[in-house]
Amino acid sequence: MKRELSKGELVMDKQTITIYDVAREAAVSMATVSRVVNGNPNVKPATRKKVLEVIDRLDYRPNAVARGLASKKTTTVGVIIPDVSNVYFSSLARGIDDVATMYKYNIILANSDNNSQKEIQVLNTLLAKQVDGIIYMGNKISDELRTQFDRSKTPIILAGSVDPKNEIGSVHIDYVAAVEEAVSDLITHDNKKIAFVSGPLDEAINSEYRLKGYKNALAKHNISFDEDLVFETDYSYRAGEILWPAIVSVGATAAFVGDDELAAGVMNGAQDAGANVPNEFEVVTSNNSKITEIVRPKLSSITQPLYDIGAVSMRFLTKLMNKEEVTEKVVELPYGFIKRSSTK
Amino acid sequence: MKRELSKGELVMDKQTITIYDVAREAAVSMATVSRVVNGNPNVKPATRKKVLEVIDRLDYRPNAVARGLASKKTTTVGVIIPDVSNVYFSSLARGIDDVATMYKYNIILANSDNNSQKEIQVLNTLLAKQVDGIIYMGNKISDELRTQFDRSKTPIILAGSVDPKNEIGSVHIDYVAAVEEAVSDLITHDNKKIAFVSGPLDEAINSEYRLKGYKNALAKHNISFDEDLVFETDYSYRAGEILWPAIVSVGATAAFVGDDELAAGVMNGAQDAGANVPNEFEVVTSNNSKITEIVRPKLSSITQPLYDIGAVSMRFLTKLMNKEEVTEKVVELPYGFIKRSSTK
DNA sequence: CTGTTAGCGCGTTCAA
DNA sequence: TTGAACGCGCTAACAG
Repeated sequence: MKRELSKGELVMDKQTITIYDVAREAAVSMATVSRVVNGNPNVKPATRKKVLEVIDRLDYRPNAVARGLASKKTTTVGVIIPDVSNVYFSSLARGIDDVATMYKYNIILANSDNNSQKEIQVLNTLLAKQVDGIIYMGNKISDELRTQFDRSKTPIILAGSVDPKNEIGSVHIDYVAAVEEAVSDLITHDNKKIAFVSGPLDEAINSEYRLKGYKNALAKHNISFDEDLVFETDYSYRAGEILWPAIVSVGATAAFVGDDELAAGVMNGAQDAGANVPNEFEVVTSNNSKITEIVRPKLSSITQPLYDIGAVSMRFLTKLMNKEEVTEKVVELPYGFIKRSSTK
Repeated sequence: MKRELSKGELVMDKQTITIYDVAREAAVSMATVSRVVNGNPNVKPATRKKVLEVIDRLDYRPNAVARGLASKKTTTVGVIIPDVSNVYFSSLARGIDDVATMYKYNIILANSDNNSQKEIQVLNTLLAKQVDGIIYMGNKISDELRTQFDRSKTPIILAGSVDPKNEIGSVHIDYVAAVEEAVSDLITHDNKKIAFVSGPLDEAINSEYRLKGYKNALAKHNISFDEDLVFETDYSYRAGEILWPAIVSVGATAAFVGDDELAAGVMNGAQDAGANVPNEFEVVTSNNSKITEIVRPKLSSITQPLYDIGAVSMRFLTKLMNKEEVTEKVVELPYGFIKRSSTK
């Protein structure tokens, strides 16, 4: 019962078993093979069994590329991420991949460094690869990127990121309310001067959401906003570590920080300079990532379901790809606040 | 100068500009368009210019799927990773992606949870998608996985992982020597009982490499190996945190730990129980990830170029995919040791 | 229930 | 330097 060689094998390329080989060997047409492979019910059990047997024997594996070309579906989604090695984003990515797997999708992961040039670059190669959908993580959607998004018919959703213009579907928490709550807590502890430490203010999430929550809290407690208490820096541990002198100079007795590593830096910087946390200086952070529990004292933090944000984003995307109706364009997941030892 | 609609547009699908549209509009054959797209020099400058102009005007973007089918190259590589949200692996992944991008490849990222069933599952879908190569990260290569690897003609290399059988190409540091050095340092500080804390011992990297380095160090200093000082656990912070009582009970005065989060847990567990680090208890860890500098005291650690390991792996893979000759099957990158405050 | 026949969009000989 | 024609492996009507 020897089978003939397919042309691919003659040239000794990647020895490749095609649907034809299976069809011939099972003495049916390739259409039938295709049917059993795709679980089409219109196949007599007997022939299905026969085909499956051959598939198994020949170790046939459908070529997803050919399938993609013919069906116009690749079952892969593109994921644009600022930096995988950042826990915040990688946590989202994990949620995305798990749900993707659940729905038989794969993800193409592409780092953008939050750089709009790279983002556009990446978006284009993703579209060229015919991904069925895209998940974007990033903090500032440049006009050009937005234009590309619009022009593309490929479904896109934002994970853990906001679109201030509210045009693109997204999944995240209510940043304004969360920050307001965290800062209010600080105010309750009798802090009058609370530093607002965040990443770049040209990112909507900082300038339009977190800062707003901060101001809301102040307003609610009749504290006037002081520009000098706003510290714009970047998201690194080091950036926080060296911030202490500046914080001291404006007399802040507490800080709300928009990123965990940054917060760890701020706190360690304070402590290394002899300040007692939380007695002399309180710190509250935003993402409740692992390091909040690793540092001493442990950091009080806004909590948000990172993994879930990723997971829900992907689930959302499957609906779009499936052309299902979606009621809401933006999904807000619940946030929380956990008090640890960096606050009174 | 209006152009006709391609069939795709008639059905109002993803409006898709094909190479034919460009050819017609530029009044050349598709072969020519293909040539200019692929940088084939055999095209008269004038026609090249004309074609490029049309490509730009029509915003033509080559369909990578069709290209993949025709050329049998997808310019994407599969990356099997235990867990992206783990900094160790995500750092490798970052290096991989950067080099991949550099060489015009994209990566399909798939989490395996170090679960051999998932690994095989994932490997198969990766191969089905016709990836040009695969980078595998993981600590135990099951026999079945190894069989699949062998059977596949697709190049594979291990990043930051070892193949005790030395059959598969890999990139990593000299774990044995690195651990030996770290443990020797501990011995120099007059520690007689040094705990060896690691992840699962059914992972070759722990049982055959790190443990060997540990034993080497002991032997070199005439200290006999004591089974009771070996602590097998999992890679979490929590696992380390609760280990202290057990460590105390065997009288260890120092510990070598195979993972940073685990080490942070061990150290914090000790301190929370009142032990002074490093005076009463020293800790040394293995990966020099960010948290080694965030905890207090900062953790002394073996250093290894995580990003580079990923980067070099990908570079290595490009050579294999390119069928270039490679001299060495295993690439050992330099490791180091950085003394911080968790050791004397 | 099954087979035939077209493409999917592009790379690639082979002639011209 | 260019074009015609075939094929990559598979899905999707359309017949039967």
